[in-house]
Amino acid sequence: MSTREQQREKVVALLAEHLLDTGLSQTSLRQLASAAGVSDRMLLYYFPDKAAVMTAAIERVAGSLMAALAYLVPEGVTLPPPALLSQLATMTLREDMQPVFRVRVEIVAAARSGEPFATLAATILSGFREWVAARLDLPAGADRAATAVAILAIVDGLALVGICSGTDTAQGAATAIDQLLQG
Amino acid sequence: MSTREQQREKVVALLAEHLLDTGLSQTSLRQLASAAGVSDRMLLYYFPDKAAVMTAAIERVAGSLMAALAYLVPEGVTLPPPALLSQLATMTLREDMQPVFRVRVEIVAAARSGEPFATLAATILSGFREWVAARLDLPAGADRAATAVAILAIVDGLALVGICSGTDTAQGAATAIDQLLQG
DNA sequence: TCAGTCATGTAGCAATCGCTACAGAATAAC
DNA sequence: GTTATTCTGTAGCGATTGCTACATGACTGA
Repeated sequence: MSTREQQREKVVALLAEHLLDTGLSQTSLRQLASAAGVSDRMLLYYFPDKAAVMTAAIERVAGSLMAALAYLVPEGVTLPPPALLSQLATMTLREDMQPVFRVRVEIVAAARSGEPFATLAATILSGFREWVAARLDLPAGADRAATAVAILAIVDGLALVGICSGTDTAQGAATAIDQLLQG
Repeated sequence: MSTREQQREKVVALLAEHLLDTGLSQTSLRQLASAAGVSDRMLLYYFPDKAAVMTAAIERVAGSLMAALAYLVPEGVTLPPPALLSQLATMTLREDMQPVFRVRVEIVAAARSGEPFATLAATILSGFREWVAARLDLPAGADRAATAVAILAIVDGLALVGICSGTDTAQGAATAIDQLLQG
């Protein structure tokens, strides 16, 4: 593996950490370079332009989300919607996952500003939706895709509330949703 | 009313429209000034700094949200959670309200970058939550605040999904949530 | 009429943005 | 040992950012 490829790998890992720490608020080339321990000049040697840098770093973050999902409910296992939602909500509000969802919300918000965020937002949602759809235990005739998106929306909504009101409040909301679904 | 105050009023109205059109993606002083039909120099004559400009414009947008809510369920009327959520979800996905919620999501995402967005995000959520709490028809002993936040989270989640997947998808999710709550 | 506040345009500052030209160092190829 | 390729630092470009100094017109109260 060439030096260039090794450095790309190292840089992407550091940038993913940086995104989890600071979101999209510190993402000038010079700030990214500093977080990655290289010069801005070198960042643009490893990657063709800033969009490629951001794409690589965000895809790494998205990968950590998918890894957490894989651990949460293994492939092949299915759950009824309220149970799956409950599992996902718990994971979303876990301290180590909160940063991931904060970044996710920021990417969706940034989607309006164009590429690469529009594509990234759609891709992440798409992957997440397929994961949920594959793990839903549904009665015949139910709309699997729509139910999956519904669960996603609730999870994202909890994350969003967590951002501006704190985890405790979001935790209370998650409990309330559980009860609404049971009763 | 002084010229200055008249201009402030006119500028705020135009900027609110601008925000609904373009979100937070076109918000340099010069871009705002252009949208308001004045020079950037004058914007900073009407307002002390950029943060004050943004605050005024965003509060105007938030006002239009509260107005829509007042029309949706008048004061004094209460509904059980699933019914209230259904009403809110329908309103959220209405074509004329979609821009309002897009801006809301962007403000929450921007909260991490500091003021004035952090305060604005918290304030808007707070007003929205109180509105919901006051219109909830709940059994005795239920956690009113938590249930209100839960409904809010679902509404915001639908808006977020609408942003990256389109209104149709979000509409399907809203229907699925209705069914989860009924069945 | 004349001083004084209000209103507005012109011009530009220092900082930061993404990006690049250029040169030199290191390494590999033969 | 020479040549060619890969790597990396310095320096800076033109554009954009939030904001301001300065001057001048417009209106107002005495």
